[in-house]
Amino acid sequence: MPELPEVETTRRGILPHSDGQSITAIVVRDSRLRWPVPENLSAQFSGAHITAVRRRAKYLLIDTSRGVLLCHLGMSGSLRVVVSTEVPRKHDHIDIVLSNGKALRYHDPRRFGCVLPLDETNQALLQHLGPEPLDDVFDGEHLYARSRGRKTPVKTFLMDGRIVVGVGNIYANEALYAAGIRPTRAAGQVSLVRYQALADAVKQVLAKAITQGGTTLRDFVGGEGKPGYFAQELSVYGRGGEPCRTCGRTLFDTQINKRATVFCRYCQR
DNA sequence: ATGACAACCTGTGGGC
DNA sequence: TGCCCACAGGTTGTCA
Repeated sequence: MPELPEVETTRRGILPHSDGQSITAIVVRDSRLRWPVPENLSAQFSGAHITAVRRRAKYLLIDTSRGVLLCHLGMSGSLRVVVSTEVPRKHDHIDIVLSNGKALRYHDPRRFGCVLPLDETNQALLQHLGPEPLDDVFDGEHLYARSRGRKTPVKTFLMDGRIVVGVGNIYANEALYAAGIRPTRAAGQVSLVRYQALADAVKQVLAKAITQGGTTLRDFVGGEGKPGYFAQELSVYGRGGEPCRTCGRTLFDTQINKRATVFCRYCQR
């Protein structure tokens, strides 16, 4: 589930507990993630000093003196701080054990995520990624320029990580509503002015979600185990059939490329 | 290059 | 209570 705000919430949650610590071991209970967790992961990182915890797109990057640990939460993952002696629960696949007696516990029922050392075999994952949505280089002109001639729905275009990273299904729905753009519209048929509104909406909705600790739909918890509170702010996602908060008409529920899509047929054109 | 879709996997909720 | 189906926050790879 985690989109950019949830990953950023996780980063901020684990940072105070992990920055400046060293890794004493990495305990792998189940290595069957999206890509198998390497056998030698613990050997590589045991004794490593953590120097930073960064985020790029929806990847968490743990910088250490022995290299970078790359972590993705997939659809159902979480990474939270626990006391290392706490009994692991189902789907608690990995513990990154720290020198302060705590551990970063990776939990992921669907196992779509990954925990890997960043090396030459997988660094391609970070190449070809578009700009960060909260960076200044991401703006309406960027969206406009990249979308000319594209027939794909603007929602699909907005969720393409090569165009801009971190905008997943929830926030794509929300940003398009805020900008008054119908998600089904061809990306190449949206004007510069409207893309400027969209870029602003993306920044605003993501920034607000980060301040709320992300969106918890089922069981997302941030680095300190707390749920996010943005769900109550959602205008359209999960509200199909309910009244539009702007005009009161019934929100239309559909699918675009198999992804739940909700919009107001009156407010979004 | 583009766009549509299947695949990866488990859990949950609705309908009957 | 149980069974079956549809669906769920992401990304990659394949195919036409």
